Amino acid sequence: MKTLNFQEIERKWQKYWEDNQIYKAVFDKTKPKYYVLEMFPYPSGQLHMGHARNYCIGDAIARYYLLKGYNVLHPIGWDAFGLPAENAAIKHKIHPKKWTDNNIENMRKQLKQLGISYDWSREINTSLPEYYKFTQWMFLKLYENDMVYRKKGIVNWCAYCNTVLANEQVIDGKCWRCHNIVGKKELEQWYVRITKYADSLLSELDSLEGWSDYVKQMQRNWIGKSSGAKINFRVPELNEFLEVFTTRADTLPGVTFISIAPEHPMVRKILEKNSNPELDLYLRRSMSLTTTERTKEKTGVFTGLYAENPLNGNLIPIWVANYVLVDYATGAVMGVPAHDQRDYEFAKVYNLPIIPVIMPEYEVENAAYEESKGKMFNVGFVGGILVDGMDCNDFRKFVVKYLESRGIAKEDINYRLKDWLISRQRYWGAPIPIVYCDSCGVVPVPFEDLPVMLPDDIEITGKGDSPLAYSSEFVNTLCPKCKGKAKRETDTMDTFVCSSWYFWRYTSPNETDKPFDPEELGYWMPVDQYIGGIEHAVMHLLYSRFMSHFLYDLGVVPTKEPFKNLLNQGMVCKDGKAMSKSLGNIVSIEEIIEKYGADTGRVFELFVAPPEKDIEWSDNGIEGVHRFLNRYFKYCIELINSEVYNHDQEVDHKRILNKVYKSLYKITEEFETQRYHFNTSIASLMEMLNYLEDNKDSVRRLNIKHKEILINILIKVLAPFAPHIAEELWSLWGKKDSVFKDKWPDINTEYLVEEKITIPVQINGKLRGQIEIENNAEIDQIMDCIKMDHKIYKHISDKTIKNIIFVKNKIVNIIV
RNA sequence: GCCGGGGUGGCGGAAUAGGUAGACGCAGGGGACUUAAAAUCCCCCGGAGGUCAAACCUCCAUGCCGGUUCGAGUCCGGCCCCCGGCACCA
Repeated sequence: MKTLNFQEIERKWQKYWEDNQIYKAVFDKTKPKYYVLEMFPYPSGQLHMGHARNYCIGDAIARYYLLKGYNVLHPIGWDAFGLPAENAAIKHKIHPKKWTDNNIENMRKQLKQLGISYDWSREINTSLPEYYKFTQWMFLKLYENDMVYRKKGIVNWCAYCNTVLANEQVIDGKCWRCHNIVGKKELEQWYVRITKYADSLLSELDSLEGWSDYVKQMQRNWIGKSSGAKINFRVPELNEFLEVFTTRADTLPGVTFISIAPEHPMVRKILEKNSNPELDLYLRRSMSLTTTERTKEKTGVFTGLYAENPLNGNLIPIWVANYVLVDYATGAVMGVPAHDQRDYEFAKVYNLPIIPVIMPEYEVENAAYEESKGKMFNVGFVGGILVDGMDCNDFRKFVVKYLESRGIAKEDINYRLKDWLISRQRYWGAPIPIVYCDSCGVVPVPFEDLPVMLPDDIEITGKGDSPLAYSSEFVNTLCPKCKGKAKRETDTMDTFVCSSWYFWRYTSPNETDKPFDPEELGYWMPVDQYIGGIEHAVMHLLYSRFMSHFLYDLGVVPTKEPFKNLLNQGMVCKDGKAMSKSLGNIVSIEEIIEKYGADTGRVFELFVAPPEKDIEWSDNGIEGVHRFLNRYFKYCIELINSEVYNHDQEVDHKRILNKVYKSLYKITEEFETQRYHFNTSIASLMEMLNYLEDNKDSVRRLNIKHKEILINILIKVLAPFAPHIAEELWSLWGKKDSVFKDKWPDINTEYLVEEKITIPVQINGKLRGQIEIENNAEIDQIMDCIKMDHKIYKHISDKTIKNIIFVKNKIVNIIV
């Protein structure tokens, strides 16, 4: 038996696919479309088998839809701007562009070696002016609609990356990219008003049926909507109001103090009015601490001022407290120690009174009763109405209305989500198309002047301010409005801006005067299946959804939600950890291709577990898959070359075709239900092959028609997973065109029905045996068989049958 | 603490309109072929017990304890543990 040369076969078909442009997606309204997209990679240098999983999953789906006759759009590109290119520039004295382009070249070659079905004519690269011109276009659209603004404030600062970070990009206090602790800095920066779309982003999650609850929940958490009311407390000494936000207005009668954040503007006014060394010291101390240090335990200091409870005019002390966040809601909270655990802890530290106003429904000891359940007490009359005995939920509504009528409260909603900080003090990114003019102020660069080109001759030092600021040629420009002297913005955009719209660009990547062609966009969108890692559950997926909602409202894009179905694949681990270059536990693509071929590597990654689970790389496992593919190939060759017998010699062809059609059914279903558990699909291929090999004689005697059905299915069902082998078999079978130009086999339901089936027989719910009987047999017939079956019958022979439960073709349960 | 997902052989994992638990693969054991090895092929493989042995038979097994049901990995109630998200968000 000649051994298979996977590498040779793979090279041959990869060349064929490229020469014949098999995967080119051509806009054609008469055909149904299917858009499969894998999150595009950052060109870090090398792909390994950990990265490959994403592409293998997407490729199986793309190839299935090709075979189903869809017009498939399966593109790839490069998220090419970003920090590592600059770090490489500093370390190796190589220009970021050069470094990036080299990496892309290498990774492109690797993807081609894997044989992924990309339409390479649509390849994009976010670092090319042809692309970032439209990233700037996006910025201008936002600007035009007052969705982007400049603000001075405290920002997340990564000292290692020398740049600011958006909130989403700080994970557990660490930088999402370099994992170093993130600090604070006060800077004037550009923000996108994503919070304006908080409600839209939240409510549309419900429409995303093709997303996992898991990711949707993460987005809900991140947006963090909370409904309540703003309430004004008068501060007589300052003769002004202090506004607090609360979700529990019903606890207002129980307020015993007010806490404000150290950065709250009122603190400065208090200090201006009276000197307060204690307060001064406290402020200085909290400012010098990091967020984590600051929030270890509750501390605070009395300001010396009082506020009036709007319900009863009682004077309550105003404290500055470390547990109040300045950047959430009003930066001030009403302290209700009886019904809020945090306030309770604070009150305990400083001996503040605790006044319960809701009767707890169970015993509470050394803690606040936080439930929104129970009757009010201890309150008396509010607005002429007796509150005591009222349900706290009713009182909450009542009290807000009552205060609202007096103009001191208002229903309000707050979000955890913050505006998206998009300026970056880095070189390798899309320049922000803004000009500062002494006479006109902030002026956007006109659309027709795009792109604002990133200059090539920049020295990258990694010193911490924008490298572009050092290029006088870049900085000094003329004001688009008055033509006077002006300076350019020198920050570049967060790379998440580049990736928040790339999926639209693929639909018409060569447009030069607009980001995309509306016709093509209308045809291809939305992305039918998006595939990527869970790490982007909030960052990339939230930003992209935002851009989509925004542009949908402008009528620029055809769907509100860009990604109809989302699959988050798990990580590929080795030695228990995610494969990564820095950990030195990678399995390279080249190594796998050289040893086993791409098809083996691909099938292994699909077979070992369902796509959403993490998998552990296994050398033994891949050997097993390699053995299987070899057997499959050899079996098919033998079958193709086998002599065809006279049809009247055919025996039990139904049994053979039943097995094969069952496999086809199983595999088809896995795609159609979008479950994509390809591990079971491949298991059913293995089962089918085992069965065919065990029944060689029956297969040998198939007539020509049945043999052709068999070969056709064998090749097609393999094709989405091992495309090179499938192509080779197809051509060895004498077919001229690519197998992917052919059709996925129809399921012949006639063969799905088995003639004889095995029915389990239980006595009192315990399995006592099986009987083989024809399909759809009735209970009488089955009972006759049971009586002849000694093993089963002995359990009932000396007993009386009380009941028989019979589910046709499923089970018999005899109760004695 | 709140929210989401999950606990099945030595391992990865199958099986959900409740119906033969452990498909398929890996590892392991035995055998065939071979001078030998590799490759390939065949057989066994959850646990305990019965029989000299085998065929076979019995009992126990899907995190734990209950419940519903003729029948529960699957449904319900209560616990334990693991993974992930949010977390002094008022």
